[in-house]
Amino acid sequence: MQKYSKQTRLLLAVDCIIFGFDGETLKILLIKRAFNPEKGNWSLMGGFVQFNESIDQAANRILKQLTGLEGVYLEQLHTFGSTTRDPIERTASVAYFALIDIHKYETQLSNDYHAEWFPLKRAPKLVFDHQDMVEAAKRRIRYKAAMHPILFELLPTRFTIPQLQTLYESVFNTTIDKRNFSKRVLATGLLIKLADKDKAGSKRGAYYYQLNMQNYYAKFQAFMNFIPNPDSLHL
Amino acid sequence: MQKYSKQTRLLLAVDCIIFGFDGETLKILLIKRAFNPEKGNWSLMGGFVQFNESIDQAANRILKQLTGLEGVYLEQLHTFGSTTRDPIERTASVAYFALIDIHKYETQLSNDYHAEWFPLKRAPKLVFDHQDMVEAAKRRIRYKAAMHPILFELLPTRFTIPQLQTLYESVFNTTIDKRNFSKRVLATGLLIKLADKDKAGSKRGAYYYQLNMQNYYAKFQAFMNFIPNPDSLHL
DNA sequence: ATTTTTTATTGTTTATTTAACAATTAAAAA
DNA sequence: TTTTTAATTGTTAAATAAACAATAAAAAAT
Repeated sequence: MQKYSKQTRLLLAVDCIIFGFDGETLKILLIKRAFNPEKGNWSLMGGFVQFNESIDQAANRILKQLTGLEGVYLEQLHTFGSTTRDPIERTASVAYFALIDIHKYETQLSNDYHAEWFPLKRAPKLVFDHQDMVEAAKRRIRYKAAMHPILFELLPTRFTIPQLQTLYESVFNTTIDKRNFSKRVLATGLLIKLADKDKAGSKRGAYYYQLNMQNYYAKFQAFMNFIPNPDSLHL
Repeated sequence: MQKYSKQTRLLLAVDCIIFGFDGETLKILLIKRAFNPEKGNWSLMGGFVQFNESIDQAANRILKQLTGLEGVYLEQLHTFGSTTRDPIERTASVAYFALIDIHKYETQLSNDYHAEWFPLKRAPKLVFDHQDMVEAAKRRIRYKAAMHPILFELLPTRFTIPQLQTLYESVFNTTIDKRNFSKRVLATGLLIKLADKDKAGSKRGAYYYQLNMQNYYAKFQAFMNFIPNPDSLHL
C-alpha cells in the first residue's frame, strides 16, 4: 500500500477551538491533558486522524467526544505544520473552530476530560502552539462574523435582541448603539418575533426572537454588517 | 522517535494554485504530470512535505521550483483530507494559492514541468481533487479581494488604472463603471501617480501608477471595497 | 395604591457613502 | 486638418450609516 516510497509519513492531528457564549462573555472550552507530554496542562481538545476517516470526520468525532454534540457549526481554520510543534514526534495539526450553544453542552463530559470553560480573555497558557491556534480562531471568528451571521450559532433557539447585542459586543470588544443595532438586525429579515418575553434579564422583559432559517441560509453568504466602523477594529 | 504508538502516519502533500494576470484574463499555471498515477494529465504543482521542513516552507519550495519566484504572495487555503483522494496511498494535502506577476515567471521552467498557463474559465479537467482546490481558491481570492488589496500582487510594479480595472472585472466577472472605479481606487491613497504613460494600450496613453507601500501595508487589513454591490456577487 | 427604578423599544435628523450618469482631453491615425 | 479611440475628470440623486433622546413596560420599593 505504501507506493510513494522514500517519502516522510507523519502524524496528522486535529485540534478544536470550541466557542460558547454564556450571555456575558465569549468562552472557550479547554481540557487538562491526561497524559504526557505536558500532562496536567491546559490544552485544546484534539486527536489523531485515523486511517479510515477524513480530516473533517476526525474533527466531528473529536468535537462529539468532548461536547456530545453533532451537526453544529464546525469550520476548518488552518493547518499548523512547524517541524518542532510537537516535541515527541513530527505532527501536523489541522485546527477547526466550533460555535456551539453552551446550554446544549453535556456537562458530565467535563469530568471525563477535565474540561472547563474559560472566558477568552482570561484563558490560561496553552500547550504546544495551541495559543497560536486560539489567536487565529479569534481573528477568524471576528472577521467572519463582521459579514456573516455565524454568531447565531452561539445562541439558543430563542434569544432576545439585547442578548444578541451583548454577544456582538463581546466578540468585537466594543460597544454598539442599541438603537442602530436593533435597526440593522431587524432589517436583515433574519429574525422572527415571538409572542413571549424573556423576563430573566430585566423587569420589563425582552421579546424572544428566533431565526428565520429560510432567510438565514439564503443570506448566509451575503456580506452583512452589524458592526459599525469595521475598519476601525483591528481584525 | 515514534512515541505516539499505534497511530496512523500518512503522507502530507502541498498543492499550489498559482494565479497570474496577463492584462486580459486571470490565469492559472498547471503542469502535465510526469509520472503515475494520472501520468500525462493536468494537475496543480505539488509535492510532499519533507521531514525537516514546515508546511509553509514546503509550499514556498514548490512554488519556487515551478516559478523561480520567492517572496511572493502565498497563502494557505485549505487542507483536503478525504480518505480516497489519492488512489495510491492515504495522503492529505494542504492547498496554497499564490498571486504572482506573470511577467516575472521564468518561462524556461515551463519545459521542465510541462507547465502551461490556462485562462481560469477554460482550464482543463484536473487530477484527483485538484478541481475542488481550484474552486476553493477562486472563491477565496474573490472573497479576499473584495476587501483587501491583494490583486496588486498580480500586477507589475508599474501599472495603469485601466489595467487595474480590467483585473478587477476579470476576477469578479463583472463590469464596473470606470468613473466610480477610478474614484474609489484613488481615494484609498494606495496609489502614487508617476510621470510617464503607458502608450501600448491606447492612443492617448494612460498614466502609470505604483503602490504606496507604506499605505499598502498599513491598510492591508482594513476592509475596502472596490467592487460595487458585493452581495450581488455570489462569492 | 403610588412612585421609583430599570431596561426594552421605537424614531428622527444629519452626515457620509455609493450609484448613476456625460462631457472633455490627449494623442495617434486617417 | 479631421477623425478615431481611449483616458480623465465631475455632478447629482439615492441609499446607507451615524448620532442622538424620548417613551413604555413591568417589577420593586415606598
